[in-house]
Amino acid sequence: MKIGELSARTNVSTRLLRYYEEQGLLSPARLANGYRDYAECHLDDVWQIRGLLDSGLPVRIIKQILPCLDEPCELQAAEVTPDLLASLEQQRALMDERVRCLTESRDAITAYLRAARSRPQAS
Amino acid sequence: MKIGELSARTNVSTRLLRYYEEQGLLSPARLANGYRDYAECHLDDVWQIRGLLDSGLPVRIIKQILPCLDEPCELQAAEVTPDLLASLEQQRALMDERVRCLTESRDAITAYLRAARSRPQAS
DNA sequence: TGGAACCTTGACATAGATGTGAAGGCAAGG
DNA sequence: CCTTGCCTTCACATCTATGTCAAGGTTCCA
Repeated sequence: MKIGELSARTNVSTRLLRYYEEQGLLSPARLANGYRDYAECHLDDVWQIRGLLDSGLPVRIIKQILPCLDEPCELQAAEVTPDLLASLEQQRALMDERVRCLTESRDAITAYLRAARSRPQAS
Repeated sequence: MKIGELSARTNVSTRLLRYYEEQGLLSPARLANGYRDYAECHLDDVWQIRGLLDSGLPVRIIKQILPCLDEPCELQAAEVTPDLLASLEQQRALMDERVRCLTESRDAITAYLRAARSRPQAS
């Protein structure tokens, strides 16, 4: 699919899709005329990228993580270095911490909302 | 406690602590001489702020959320507007989404690490 | 009395990361 | 042809910081 269609289906601007490619997050094939040619799996990639960026992960980390998410894991044993594994381990720990923090805050908001709604507006 | 001590205990620079105050995230009392006077609960506030910022929430949202987290909920019924409740509801939904995305990715990384370690380095 | 270490406000510059706008040109298709 | 979509590229905007300077007040200890 071309960039316009991917943009429409993901609700991510064409500008941003090109930016992600420039950052090394997406690598669509090219048609003979130079147009980007995205595969179906790039839809998931875009969702992942958006989700992780919104969750505070920087591009360079997402670049490391993305390949672990959609490929059969076998495909790239060649590039698995101890450094990469250590980095992934560290990122996983940070993600744990974020999940904890977000979950706590979310639950506190839930409790707050329940309390606020369970009684009529004071004042 | 004064700003230097808070900085030492949270590992957040005094510069940044003043910045957070300027942004409306912290409101320490003042001593007679004008020095900031932080309470113990501000330690938690600083951790929360760091955690939420690192999780991708912008300052203006954290400003809304913080009061829900550490106060007895009773204290501020006066300022509870329908707009605020709606905004909190929306933020909670976004946080849910982030928790979901982070959890999924984290688990995928865990699986990837296990797979990568369970067999000797190919290549 | 005099430093030394801490604090104050204010300002200005800088930086990296993420994202957007707009110009100018090529390609596709009615 | 002419519109629409895609191409590249440069420039700009925003947010979250961080460094640094100025010019000064406060605390405490020697």
